[in-house]
Amino acid sequence: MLFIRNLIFFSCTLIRRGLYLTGNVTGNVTSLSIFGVEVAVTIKDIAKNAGVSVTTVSRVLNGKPDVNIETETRVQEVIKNLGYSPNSVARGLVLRKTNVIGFVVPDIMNPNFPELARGVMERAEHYGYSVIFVDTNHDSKVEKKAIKLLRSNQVDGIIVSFTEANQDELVKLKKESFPSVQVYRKSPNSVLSTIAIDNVASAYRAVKFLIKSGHTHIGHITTGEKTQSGLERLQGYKKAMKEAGIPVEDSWIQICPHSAEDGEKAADRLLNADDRITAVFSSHDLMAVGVYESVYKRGLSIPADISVIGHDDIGISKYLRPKLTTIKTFKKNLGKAAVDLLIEEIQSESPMNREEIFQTELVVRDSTRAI
Amino acid sequence: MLFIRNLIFFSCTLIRRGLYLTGNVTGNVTSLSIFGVEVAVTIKDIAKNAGVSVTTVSRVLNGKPDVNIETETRVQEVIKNLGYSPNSVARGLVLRKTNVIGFVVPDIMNPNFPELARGVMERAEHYGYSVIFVDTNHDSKVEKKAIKLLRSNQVDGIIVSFTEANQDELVKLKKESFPSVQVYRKSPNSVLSTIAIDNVASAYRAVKFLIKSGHTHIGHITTGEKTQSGLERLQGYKKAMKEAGIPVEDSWIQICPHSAEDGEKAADRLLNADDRITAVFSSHDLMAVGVYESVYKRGLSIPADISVIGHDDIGISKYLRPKLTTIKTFKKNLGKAAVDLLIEEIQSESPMNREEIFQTELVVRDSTRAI
DNA sequence: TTTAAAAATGGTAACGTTACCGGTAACGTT
DNA sequence: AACGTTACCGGTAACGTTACCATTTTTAAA
Repeated sequence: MLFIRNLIFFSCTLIRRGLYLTGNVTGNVTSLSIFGVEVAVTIKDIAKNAGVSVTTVSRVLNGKPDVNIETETRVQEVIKNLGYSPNSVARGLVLRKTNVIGFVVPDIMNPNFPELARGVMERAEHYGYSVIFVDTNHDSKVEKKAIKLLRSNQVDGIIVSFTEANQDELVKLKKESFPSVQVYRKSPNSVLSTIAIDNVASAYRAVKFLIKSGHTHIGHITTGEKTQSGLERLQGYKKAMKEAGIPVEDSWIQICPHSAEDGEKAADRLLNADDRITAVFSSHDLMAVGVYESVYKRGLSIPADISVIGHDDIGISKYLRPKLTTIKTFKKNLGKAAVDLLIEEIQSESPMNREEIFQTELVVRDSTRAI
Repeated sequence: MLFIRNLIFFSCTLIRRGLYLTGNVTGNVTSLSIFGVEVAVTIKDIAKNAGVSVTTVSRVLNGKPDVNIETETRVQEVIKNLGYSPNSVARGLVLRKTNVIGFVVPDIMNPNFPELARGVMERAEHYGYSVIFVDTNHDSKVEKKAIKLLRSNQVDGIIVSFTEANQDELVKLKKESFPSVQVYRKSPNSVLSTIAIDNVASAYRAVKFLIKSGHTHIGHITTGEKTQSGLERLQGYKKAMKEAGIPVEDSWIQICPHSAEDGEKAADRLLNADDRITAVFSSHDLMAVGVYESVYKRGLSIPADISVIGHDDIGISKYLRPKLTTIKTFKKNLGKAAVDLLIEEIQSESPMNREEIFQTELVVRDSTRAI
């Protein structure tokens, strides 16, 4: 009975695969065409052609001990000849580990993210991980779906960078102790391990610099309390002003979305409301670009009439005229650190809750001057 | 015998899973903790709790016929209660289809790519695909590795955008008729389906515009023949000049790598070599930024002394002072089209070799003037 | 020489899912 | 009453790999 079954199975195999070892297969092929059908070469094919068991092949594949040196070379040769490449999906199924991580970004076209992404990819590659990107376009519905999709894809961990803290999702990840770290953006009471920058200190430094340069009437263009970074940078602004004993008027703080056009409108409002303003701190470089437009529009010049300082040091900043003074954030390093932390979470059984805060750097260029 | 095996199996199951249906499990959990060990909930759990076979669960999962309406709702309910989410890896193994595609970019920090990536992701999401990114950092070794990794990950198709045509790899993909399309960059004799722009026509239009504006001494900053796009844009430049009967002097064509700094150096060489130059066509906006620097450095102004036209219309271009006249490419659409084509390749059995050429658009801003 | 230990190898269940085939029950139709 | 249909449903092999044993062979020790 068993014998018959095996016989049938064997003949099936013959039909499916064709006679193996049909002449010398040279060059790299990762699939064989038999009766016109493409069939991927598997570990079984290697085993048969090398005259060993699949177990042995698996052993050499994973560099495990207990395999004779000459059988190993034989197997390696067959692998090379047939151009075999292990099926990560099958491996992932038994190992419960895919070596893939997910990276959820709110907007890849935001100038901050490509660099962050570069850091993530470089580091992931270093650890032997692939990374699936999801761009949520700031949509919290999509964020939710993204997490679901990623988990369905059995990623080993997730790096998120949600716009507004999509708290529920993060809490859920935490509760199930699914390896995940939050990067760049910080949620109010960070439930997840976080890699971020010290926005308060950073903004404080920017404003302090303006104050030291003799400015007192300093406006602030901000994304407001909708984003954590906006909120914190606003705090930094207020802190510096308070410390210097400068009372902040309501009109000095203008809220707008995150784009150059919106920044321009906000600067319009700011400059219209109070013509004593001599300096503007924009919480993002992109909005600072809008400030430039607004200033030029009314025939004023930078920094002669208005000093402008931004935040983030995006690629374009040093090419603006005048070159934008700003706060540099080390985005690539943030991305790398996020991966480091995530890998650590994946490897350690017990979930951790670490927080790494990166320092930033004031880059003085030509858009600010002392008065 | 069979009976005993089943019994053993059953008790094993009990040990592994614990008694199922232990009270009401409510809320969304995607894993169960039993004896302190996290166990993912599988289709089997759903089957048991719903009192049906795994086949039936699979049927409702995939919206297949032959399942009674009320058993379906029952199964759906259990799925919801246990927060079950199908394991794509297991599914991928049997279906030989992962619903993941790979996207190989040479440099995510090149301002052209985020938009391209956005298009790719949006469209992929629309088709229910996830996308794995690989940044090769212009390294052809890494490109090779990337393809290997992606294929090992069993992606259903690959979108490549190699710097210099890594011909071998592309040919290999083609030969194995692995679904793949090349985007943005075109290889000389395109072996793969390609989504690209008409660089020759595009550059021709830029230069023609300059000529029509009265310029005759027109320099060209180019990435040279190392990149296909550079080569083609150079051809467009030559074609326009020839057509206008303007002899091109050697020094008018300056080759440099792809960056603002390098563009500046190239512009230095160009302007030093021939002070009759009144206009410069830069094959990339980023290099045009360098041209700005070079021009300003020598106390000249744009466009009064030198007209500058770029190519690509990257995000920063419209914020430069003066705003850069350039050729706009529809990167997001290119990305989308690439996915469309790839999906088509994946679905059709026979490999195709299509080529889609996108038109570009002249955007006249403030960096050019008629003389 | 015998025996124990170590090295090398193989067989097979399992990972979670779907495809395929087979079976039962209910319901007309002749 | 016998006979298709149809609607539902279940059992199980298979996907390609690794883990876990069992087994054989070689080597070293007694």
